Amino acid sequence: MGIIIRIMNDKPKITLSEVALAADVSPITVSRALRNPAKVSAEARARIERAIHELGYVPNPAARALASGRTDVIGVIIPSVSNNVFADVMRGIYEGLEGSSLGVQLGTTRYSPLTEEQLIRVFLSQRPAGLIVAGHDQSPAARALLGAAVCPVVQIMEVGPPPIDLSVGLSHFHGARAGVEHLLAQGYRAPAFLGAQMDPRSQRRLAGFRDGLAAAGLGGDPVVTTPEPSSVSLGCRLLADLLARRPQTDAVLCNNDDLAIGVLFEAQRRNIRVGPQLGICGFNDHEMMSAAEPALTSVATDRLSMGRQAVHMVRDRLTGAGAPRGHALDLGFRLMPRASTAREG
Amino acid sequence: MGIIIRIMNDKPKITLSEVALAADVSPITVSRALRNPAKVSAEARARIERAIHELGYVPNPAARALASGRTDVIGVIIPSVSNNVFADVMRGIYEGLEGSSLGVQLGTTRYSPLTEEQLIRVFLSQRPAGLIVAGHDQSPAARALLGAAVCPVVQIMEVGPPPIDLSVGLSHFHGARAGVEHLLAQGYRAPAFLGAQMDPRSQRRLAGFRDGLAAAGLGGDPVVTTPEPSSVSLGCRLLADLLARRPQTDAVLCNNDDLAIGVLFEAQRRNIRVGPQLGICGFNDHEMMSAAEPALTSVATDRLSMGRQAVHMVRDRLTGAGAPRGHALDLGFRLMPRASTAREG
DNA sequence: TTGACGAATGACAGCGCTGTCATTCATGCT
DNA sequence: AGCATGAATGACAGCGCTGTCATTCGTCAA
Repeated sequence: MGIIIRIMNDKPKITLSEVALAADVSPITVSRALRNPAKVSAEARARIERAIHELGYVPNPAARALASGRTDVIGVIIPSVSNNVFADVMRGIYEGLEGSSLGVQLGTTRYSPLTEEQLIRVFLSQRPAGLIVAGHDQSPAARALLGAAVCPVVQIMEVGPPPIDLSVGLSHFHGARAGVEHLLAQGYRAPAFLGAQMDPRSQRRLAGFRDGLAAAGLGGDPVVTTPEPSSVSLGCRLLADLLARRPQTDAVLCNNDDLAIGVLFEAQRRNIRVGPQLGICGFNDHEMMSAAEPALTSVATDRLSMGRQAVHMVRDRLTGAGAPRGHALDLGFRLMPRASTAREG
Repeated sequence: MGIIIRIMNDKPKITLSEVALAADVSPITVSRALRNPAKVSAEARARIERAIHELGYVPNPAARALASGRTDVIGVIIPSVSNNVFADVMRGIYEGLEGSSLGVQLGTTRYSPLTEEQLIRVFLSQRPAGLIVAGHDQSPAARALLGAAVCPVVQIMEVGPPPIDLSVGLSHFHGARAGVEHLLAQGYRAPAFLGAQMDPRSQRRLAGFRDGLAAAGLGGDPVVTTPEPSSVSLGCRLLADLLARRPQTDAVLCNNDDLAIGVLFEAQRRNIRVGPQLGICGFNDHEMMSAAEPALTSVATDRLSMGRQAVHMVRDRLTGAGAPRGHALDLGFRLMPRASTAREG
């Protein structure tokens, strides 16, 4: 069996030394031509490039990593891939990678701090080019690990306390507060909050909602949440719950757009006039919000740039020109008022 | 600078030999205990495990890869991460990975066959544990590379010609054909097709639509497509286009659910009664289709299992129990008739 | 002219692990 | 008792590349 495998593996696997031989230089020069072309004379470089092309040489990243003690991989640690928000962020991350030779290694914590800590430990042990982690609620041990990391560490999703190293995100608290303030400004008197998958970001949005209510002197705690993952049909159900419990509700701030769409459908089903009778405000401003009928108000966030910027923070550090430790980029949010929160219409 | 880095890197980086020392065995035995515990006596294994735990040893995958000529990484090659369908598939892939020590390396072709070929070449050169590629329209050179690969290769998304090695997917042609047949069976006389981002799968869905029309003796070519990426708002626009060009249209088969939702909203905006006046059928059956008002008919596909199954095909091969070369798994599809294609309602 | 200097290149060793083959030792059979 | 057998373990070398330091050579100021 060893023999069979050996034979099958015997396709022309070109090594650096073979390229060196063909280009009539030493292996180390080829290595340099690849890593740091400026340190190699133009003639040598030309010969090397030709040899690489002719032989179809592809570098072996494992050997590179072993010899140099570094990898060209950015570790990304998020709670879950089944969350639309993180899907958008991942998209941004992959976009940010374009034009670099970097790769990403993805780990999911499933909302467990212990798993997160283990992932951080494992990722760091592989000396990644950088680490991107979601949120800033890491366990003390995890924070210590990240603080001692020799690579750039970017905390994404939120702005808040000073970052361990770098961060890019937005204030979910203020985003939600802007949403509820908008509802109140539009004249709604009894707004409620609908939330699913109550991760730390959602919790802070809820806090922003409560803060906005309190600031307006409104009492009660008109909140319906569930730990279930968010979905459109869940939005339908949550609205049903809410109206059963608190019929006087005249507006809802949804933890995200999926729920808002669900609320819209459920309202249509019940012949509730969205806008005049029931205000709806989502969160994130997914593309479909503006296409809906009526168009749905939402708090726009830029998940795509979040991912992109995080990667670029790492890339900039790699080229030496990066932002200093402690730099936090606030991407902000933008309230997009639409027909779903217009009381006359 | 070398010194500084050296110092910073000097956190207790435990190697296999140190574990071996602590467990009073040779390094090779530790290696075996990790890779193939059955080959190590229970006592030795216990000591080794304790040492690993106490020292906090984390294996170095680069060294492992270099020494063994294999990696624990599955390469995944898809056209784009910005496509909802692939997002679902990726989710399935990550789910399929759970409980294994496998990782994934993702590459995107941006629908370029040349890029795809290069990616395949680069990925294969790293001796991945397996390769998952989207579709079966690879260039001849790419097919040759895949055919000669020493690792399992899974083509996902579609069933069709015999796979290079393994495949899991469904027939987009027949799925779309089932959709149009349903529309015709419901009594719609002038169905049209709306498509965006016309990748090979979309093309085959369109072919299925045309085939279904032809089989019913219906002529014309009521098709509106665009190469733009799909979105809800695009669905709105495409319906507007379609109605302008072909006012007699009484039903639409949408290339995917986003478009169908857009069509629904646009119809609502124009006070067209969805179902009686205009039938709508989507593709994929995203969760929101059943929550919509009216609920939307769709051709259900299981993107999640597709990803999961693909990974498991690789994993099974790794344990020796895998399906033989040529095995193709047809996940099928399921028409989900709902209110949006009920002519009386 | 001479020495100093920097650019270009090379020799060497080793990163941490595993494949291969060799060795040891207890077991069961004739 | 003697031998083959297989389980458990170990020695050795090397995977492909890069960090470090050394060497060569041409250039320029004194």
